[in-house]
Amino acid sequence: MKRVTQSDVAAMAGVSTAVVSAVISPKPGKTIRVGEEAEKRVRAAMETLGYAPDVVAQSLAGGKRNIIGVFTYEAIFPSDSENFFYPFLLGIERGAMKLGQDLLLFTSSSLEKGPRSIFPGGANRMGVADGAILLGEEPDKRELKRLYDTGFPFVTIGRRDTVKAELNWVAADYAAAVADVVKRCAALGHRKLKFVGATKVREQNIDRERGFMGRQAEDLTLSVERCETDDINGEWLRRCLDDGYTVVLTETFKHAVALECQVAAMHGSVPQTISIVALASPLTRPADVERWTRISVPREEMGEVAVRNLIAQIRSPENTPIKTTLPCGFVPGSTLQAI
Amino acid sequence: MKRVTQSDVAAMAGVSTAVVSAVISPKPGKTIRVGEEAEKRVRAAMETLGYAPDVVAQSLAGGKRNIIGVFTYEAIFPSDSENFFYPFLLGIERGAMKLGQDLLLFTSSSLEKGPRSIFPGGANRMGVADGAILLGEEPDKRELKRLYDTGFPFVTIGRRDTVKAELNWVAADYAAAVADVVKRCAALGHRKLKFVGATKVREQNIDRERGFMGRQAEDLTLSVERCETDDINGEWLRRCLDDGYTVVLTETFKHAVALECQVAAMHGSVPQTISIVALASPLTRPADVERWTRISVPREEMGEVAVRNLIAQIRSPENTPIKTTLPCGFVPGSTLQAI
DNA sequence: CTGAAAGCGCTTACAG
DNA sequence: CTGAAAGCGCTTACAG
Repeated sequence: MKRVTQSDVAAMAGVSTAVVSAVISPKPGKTIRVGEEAEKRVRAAMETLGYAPDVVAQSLAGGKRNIIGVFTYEAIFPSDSENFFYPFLLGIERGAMKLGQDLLLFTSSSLEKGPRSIFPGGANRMGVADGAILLGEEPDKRELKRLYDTGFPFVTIGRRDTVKAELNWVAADYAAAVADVVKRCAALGHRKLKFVGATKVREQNIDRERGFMGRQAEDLTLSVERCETDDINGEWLRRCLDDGYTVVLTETFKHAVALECQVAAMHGSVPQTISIVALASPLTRPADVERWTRISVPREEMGEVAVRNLIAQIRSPENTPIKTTLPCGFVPGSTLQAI
Repeated sequence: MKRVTQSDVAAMAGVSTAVVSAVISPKPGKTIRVGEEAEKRVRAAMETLGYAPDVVAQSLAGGKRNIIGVFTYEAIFPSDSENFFYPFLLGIERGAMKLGQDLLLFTSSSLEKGPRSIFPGGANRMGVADGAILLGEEPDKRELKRLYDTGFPFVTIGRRDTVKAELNWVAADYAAAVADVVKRCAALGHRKLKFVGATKVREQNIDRERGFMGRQAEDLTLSVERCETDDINGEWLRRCLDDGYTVVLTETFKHAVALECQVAAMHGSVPQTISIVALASPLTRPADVERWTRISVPREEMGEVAVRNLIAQIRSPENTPIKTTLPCGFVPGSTLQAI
């Protein structure tokens, strides 16, 4: 079972291995060109010999290997919690299929517990891949900078602001999505809208808030508040209603649920007592989420585009970083009413 | 950003690259041994230089690369159907983590539609990995034989009977699980039990049937029938009851549901009219499946063991194939009653 | 248009 | 116990 190599093909076609190499991986600025006749012979030889290039050797020799890495800071396939990564993975797989790439999941670089780290060891392992897609929240953003400094191509899922490093990323357009929600609320007659968000402020939270405050207008009163879900108690709701807010935009589902609980506790109901719009997309789709008026995040598409952008960066490293924002959707539910 | 290589380390430690190689990958029957002093110097040099071996080069040179491939005939992350592979993947990831392996998903070898094939091209791509885990039903079993002939180590999830090839596999012990179900039914007073299975008979179906018929005894009447779910109609049920069967063991949930439908159609109910036990495990766990008396399949564990066995085969290729069966569980529901 | 040669970073007999 | 050398299968300047 000896492997058929390039030199076998070259011998059969009566050319040198360099010619075979040129045939199997045609490059624009190639220093070597092949005649039609020679190419025909090479292809015929490849056919009869059943030759296929050895990716490992191609890789070592500096060629492309058609493998893209997928790195996550937590387990990719969690059992206990919702599978946050699944929809992204789905899109990534589709993108990889379309572009003829294999996917390398970096599972080795993780301790059994605790967050993974790209370094040390990880970065070296990544070297097998042509580039990588980074998923999930990084516990330490300096790692991104450090990876960036190595020159290894990668794209993050989710916008990333980094000092002294222009990163490739694919993100959902939360700003536009939230602005759209505000517009819809206004069209339904709402004049006082409250935004309740998480206390942990990352890029996507900033984007949502920006989209919200960007709709500031004469006839609208917008206020932003960030708090834990525990802080949304009876008093909080009382104050909210007394202040005249008719709709609350919550950054997470947890906030939305906490709020609805309080409404129920005071024998009110949503959206009669107050309207609620969730500025997030749930991971699973149990029956209960359908009723919520909310935005949808194009997770699968983000994964697919991430692959596409990554390949583009690998092929043309001189490119400026690619930053893609994808539009979110508005999902009408029954928690927002006109007033 | 030049990569730190083995020779950098060797130079700093004042030894040859062979010694460094011996230090980073100690092998039992190594032709080269390293002195304590030298090893210490090498480790120190590796430390200060931040050296980590290049897996690609290791691979080309014939060393191990700590990458295991995962091949599926269909998309690994399906969007439309239930994710059949997820629980296995979860176990595989856990196993890979524990054993310091990365996971390479072969997504490139698939056309956009139609089943994937290991050949051609695929086998070459697999070469990057040390071995592979094969998931899902193969449309053409000859491919397994062919892959086996290449000498590439792999293990399948699910038992595989192949002519002239002893394969490594990890399977659920359906035979024992079904035998156990029969025993439980008998203990509850059932004397006439019917087994209804899928018409497509693969290894796991054979195992179930074997487990069933293996409990044949004087005081038990056991009968096996294979049919489409459509064939389970009113007449079928009538006959079943007339014949005196008091419990039906169904190979799939679909069969179980079809049967229950017919029971309902004749204004009966399960388990009053007849008991049902599903000899399968659902992929998702919606509220509705909980009530079924059924067996559970240790999918995660199967994935984890598959990794472990694969690594064992990679390390000792002279081993005989490893065939592991893992016990299933019995999940009491409310569709089986004593009579 | 094509060949001979070096080199990618490792591992592994083969000599000392 | 350790070094020099060949080789894994490719790609890529460098010469023709």
